[in-house]
Amino acid sequence: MKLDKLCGERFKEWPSDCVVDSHALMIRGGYMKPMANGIFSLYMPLKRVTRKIEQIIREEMDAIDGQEVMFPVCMPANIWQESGRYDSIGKEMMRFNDRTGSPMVLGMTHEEAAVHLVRDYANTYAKYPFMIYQIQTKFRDEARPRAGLIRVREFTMKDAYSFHTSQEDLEQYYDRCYKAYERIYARAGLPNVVAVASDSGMMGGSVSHEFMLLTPIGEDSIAICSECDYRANMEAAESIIKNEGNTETKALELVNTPNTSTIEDLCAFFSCKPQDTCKAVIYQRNHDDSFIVLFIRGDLEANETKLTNFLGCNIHPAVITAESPVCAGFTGPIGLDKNVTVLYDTSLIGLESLVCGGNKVDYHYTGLNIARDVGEVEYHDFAKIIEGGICPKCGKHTITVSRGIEVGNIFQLGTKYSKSMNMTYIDSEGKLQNPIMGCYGIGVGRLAASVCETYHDEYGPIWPMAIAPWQVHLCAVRANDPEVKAFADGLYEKLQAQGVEVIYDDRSVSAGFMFSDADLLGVPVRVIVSPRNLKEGVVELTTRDKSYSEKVPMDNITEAIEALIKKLS
RNA sequence: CCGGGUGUGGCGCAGUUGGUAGCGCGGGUGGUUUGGGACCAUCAGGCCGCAGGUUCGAAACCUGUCACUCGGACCA
Repeated sequence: MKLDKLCGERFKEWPSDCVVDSHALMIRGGYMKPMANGIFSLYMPLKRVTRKIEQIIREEMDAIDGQEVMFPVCMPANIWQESGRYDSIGKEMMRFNDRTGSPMVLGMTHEEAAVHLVRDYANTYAKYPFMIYQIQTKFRDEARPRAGLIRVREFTMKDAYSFHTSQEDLEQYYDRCYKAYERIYARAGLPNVVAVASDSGMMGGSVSHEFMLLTPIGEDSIAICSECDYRANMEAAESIIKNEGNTETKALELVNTPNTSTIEDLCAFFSCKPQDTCKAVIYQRNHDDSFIVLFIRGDLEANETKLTNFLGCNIHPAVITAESPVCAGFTGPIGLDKNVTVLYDTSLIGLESLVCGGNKVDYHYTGLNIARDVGEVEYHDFAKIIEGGICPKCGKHTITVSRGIEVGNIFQLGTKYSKSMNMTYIDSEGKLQNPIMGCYGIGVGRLAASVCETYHDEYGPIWPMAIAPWQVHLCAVRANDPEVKAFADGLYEKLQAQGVEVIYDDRSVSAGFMFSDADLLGVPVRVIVSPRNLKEGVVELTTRDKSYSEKVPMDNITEAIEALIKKLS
């Protein structure tokens, strides 16, 4: 490829709307162009990067017996009605009608399509297990796309679906896929991607993992134990609190506490610590706005995912009015309206003499002992794990919280889709069964952005050889010099003939301009042909990361280039 | 969806109390340069997001609307 004909402009200034480096560099470097919020076109360099990532994924999926297929982007609503998701999914799914008025959707994931494709075929146990996958466009009408390719509405995704006749078989395959994912990230240049346990949502006891690239720009929070191998998404991390001390018993007393609707105010008023208070966190169910009050130790926060899973329905923070059955800022467990659902977090176990709301404006109780004053209640884990908290696995106070980008996930689905969509097979005893499914996703563009985020400097991306848009960037400095031009042209031809991927810059521009463009394209090997070098009988060979630079005799240059490519591969 | 910010040539921005739009980068042409985004000259390119309104006069003031963006909620 000749650089002077490469579509897409590279420019000096930092695009004003970009807050993360990968986004800015991909705009500045002519990798992509936004068309709408969260919707991008890709220019050739980025298309080549994603193509290479796709190829790595394809090879690894094929290696675990995956069969590449292709599902439609645009699907009739009826298969989504079969699974029940046509109604359960909200505005993220793009819906419209075709010319006959039939409701249609754009695929945001393809479980339904996968079941539809194989449910007639896979009617006997002998055909199991198998996995089908595709690499294709998804559309999710996200409320808030951000950070370039990190979170978009339209994106390319590899999604795989496996079908099994037993949970053991699924688990075995799940493990193979887990290992395939590790190989994919390592090959793409991100060996430090970690798998974390994730929330399995309302599907119940299923196992799922998210593959996270730890980076401050990530959108997810991950609890990591510094002592053992425990890692979990904050949503899924079990919060363990051990209360010690505070055994002083006091009588329950109602106290007038004007203007103390926050925990800070309360602690100042009573000169106590947040740990000595029983905080009320109030939610409403989405479907009927009924109230839920969670009592939790005052210094902790509620984990809404845990609440949602426990309640089996979606909730939102309560909107409290004069008619509400709770008293904002003064809600406590004693004398609370009977119509609200009351939950207690395990962090309150073993605490005495707590401060809590009096269910009356400007009043709080002190000396609360839940067992004595409220009676026996059930405690469940509803709290967010905290920095320095107890590791659920090794039991030490070693939890740290990091940010991460989710670059993939794997999920044991069970029979959710095979049941709802009536996919069955006949087992060896002649009985009808629903197959057990797993699904496995990787966002291709997000992975490309993650690599860029991990490997770049102030001048541009530094692509790993395995996914670089080209292997070699050939710069002909002073291309209007006939000798330079002739040698560089010859080298370009020769490298291409040998199957080397080379981008060739023979524009008559200043060296600085040329190098800046090369930095933005981030090609790992750079070859510089110039009058100065030719006078010495050499060609300059450098790496994009600037760790290596050598002058190689003109006659040996192709061998030296190939050796360097090999070294960086 | 809630809250904040911003919309002015391809990109980055300025535009005073309201007076008929400017700078830098980029682009074309001619010339001088040539190892880290060179210089001179010259040219082209803008219904000032859109729609109303106020005014003799609006990029600016008012109302509405849309888009983009940031924080948050949501993300099966």
